[in-house]
Amino acid sequence: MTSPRKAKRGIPPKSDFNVWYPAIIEIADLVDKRYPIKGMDVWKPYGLSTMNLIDGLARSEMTRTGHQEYNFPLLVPEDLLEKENRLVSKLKAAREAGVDPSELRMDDDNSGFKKEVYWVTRGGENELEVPMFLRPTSETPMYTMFSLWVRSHADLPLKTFQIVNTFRYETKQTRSFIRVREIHFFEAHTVHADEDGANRQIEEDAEMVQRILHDLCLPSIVSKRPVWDTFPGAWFSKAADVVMPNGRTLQVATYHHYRDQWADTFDLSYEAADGQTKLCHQTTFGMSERLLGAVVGMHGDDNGLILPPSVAPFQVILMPVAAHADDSVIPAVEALADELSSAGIRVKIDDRDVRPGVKHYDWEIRGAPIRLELGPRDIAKGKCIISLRTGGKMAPPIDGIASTVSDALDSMADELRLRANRNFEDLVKPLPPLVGEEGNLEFAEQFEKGIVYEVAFDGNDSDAEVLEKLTGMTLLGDCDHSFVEPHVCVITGKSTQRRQYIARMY
RNA sequence: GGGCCUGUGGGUUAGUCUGGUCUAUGCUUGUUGCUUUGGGAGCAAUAGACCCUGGUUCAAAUCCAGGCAGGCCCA
Repeated sequence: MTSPRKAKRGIPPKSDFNVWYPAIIEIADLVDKRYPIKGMDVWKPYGLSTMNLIDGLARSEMTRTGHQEYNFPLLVPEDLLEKENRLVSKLKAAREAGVDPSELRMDDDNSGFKKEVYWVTRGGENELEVPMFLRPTSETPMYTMFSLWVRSHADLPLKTFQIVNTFRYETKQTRSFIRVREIHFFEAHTVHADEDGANRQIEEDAEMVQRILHDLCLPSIVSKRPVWDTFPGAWFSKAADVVMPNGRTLQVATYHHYRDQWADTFDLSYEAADGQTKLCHQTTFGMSERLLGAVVGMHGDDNGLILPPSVAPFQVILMPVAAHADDSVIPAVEALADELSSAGIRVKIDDRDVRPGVKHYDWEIRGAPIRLELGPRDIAKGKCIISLRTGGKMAPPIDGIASTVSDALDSMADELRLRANRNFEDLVKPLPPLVGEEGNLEFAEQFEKGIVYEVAFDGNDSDAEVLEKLTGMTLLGDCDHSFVEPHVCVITGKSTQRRQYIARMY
């Protein structure tokens, strides 16, 4: 009975996730993908409002932790990139020379970002003497300025962030919110007097990520990326990955500890209290519209989106019923809207002249957490009808509606967390043990596609390569929560508490 | 990185193989009017398309090449 209705809006079943995801973001009016450049979608008001609310979560974390918002230019002159590339090459060479070579995996060449950026080579009719590129991230422009701003230990720590668009010339397949060419990017950059200060920043970043993901009702895996997967400019990188319903992981946040490697290149030093000149230590913390991609992918269902109350543009949709027949309905709905708004709840009155069913379906598709109906019969009884997007209807009294609604929003967020955790548990399993000789290893049990595997792993780079080849998946790195009891490493057989996950990553 | 497939009104689709009957089909959506209105209303009228560039040909939605865009598979 339900299929003809769905067919009307053409929502594919969510079990077919790879079809459902691209369809739902357009049907729910988040973006229009028809703009004729690959990987560049038009943000529509509903999608943009949602993204702005997500940014709001990041901003309030930034404010809470004493970061200040900046806005750096979009264009970067080529010579600064060369500075960065030299740094990256130098670090890479050092790493190759200094570190145990078995922990390294070589890349063919190392031209840094050069290939992945958009270039601006002309101004009007003229060729530019120094070509410029669109920022793929903002280390280069920011650190150039930081070195002018930071002079004394009193200037530290410098905690900055910006929310801007960045550009990457993706040649692979793009996917809205997940892999795009114009990225809606959040980046925090900090400068500290010493390594310890940067360490504390990394801990603060970790906490902020968890608070934001809690608001978005998203469980995650936090791992320290393997050495061979770490951006060469970083001393180490940590990332939070969300397990999407198709079993792929989506990296939604990263934070890097740079130590003083960049400071050296960008001449970022300060005069300490004792008069000595010292190099700064730096960190970065990045997130993007992938957070929205994760929210859409994780919470939505066959009927459309489900937005967590924290980021739903409208938490309550008020639907006047039979207003054409009774003049008291509209004023009563407006009074309700005022009451809810003044309690800090985001509301919208849907007074379109369409049948009520249309309104219900529209807001169901767009994932509004609560729909509230009010008609003459309800007014007479002093009640209203509220329908929750996660399921269920109630008929609470109009009296005290603000607290009823805000309780309902809270319990809906809990329900979403519960569902997301269930998804996580369904899709994350221990890797079956390996049997056979080296070079001819096999899984003892059936190996499933679309599953993230938990694995005890204590091998080096080439062991990792064996494991990745065998599974066709990628190691996320050392998980923040190691095993309590020692486990046997799948490849080396050594006893270890190192817990890792191996997954197909987006 | 390698391979395969696709592109027709806002959406979806017929037609493409085998060039002419295409002045391009159906559904849906949009617009207008009337009747409706407590979970996707009905009737009537109306609007709207062959991805781009070039080639082959008397003739191209149809064949060829390139571009752009999208989808799928493998490393």
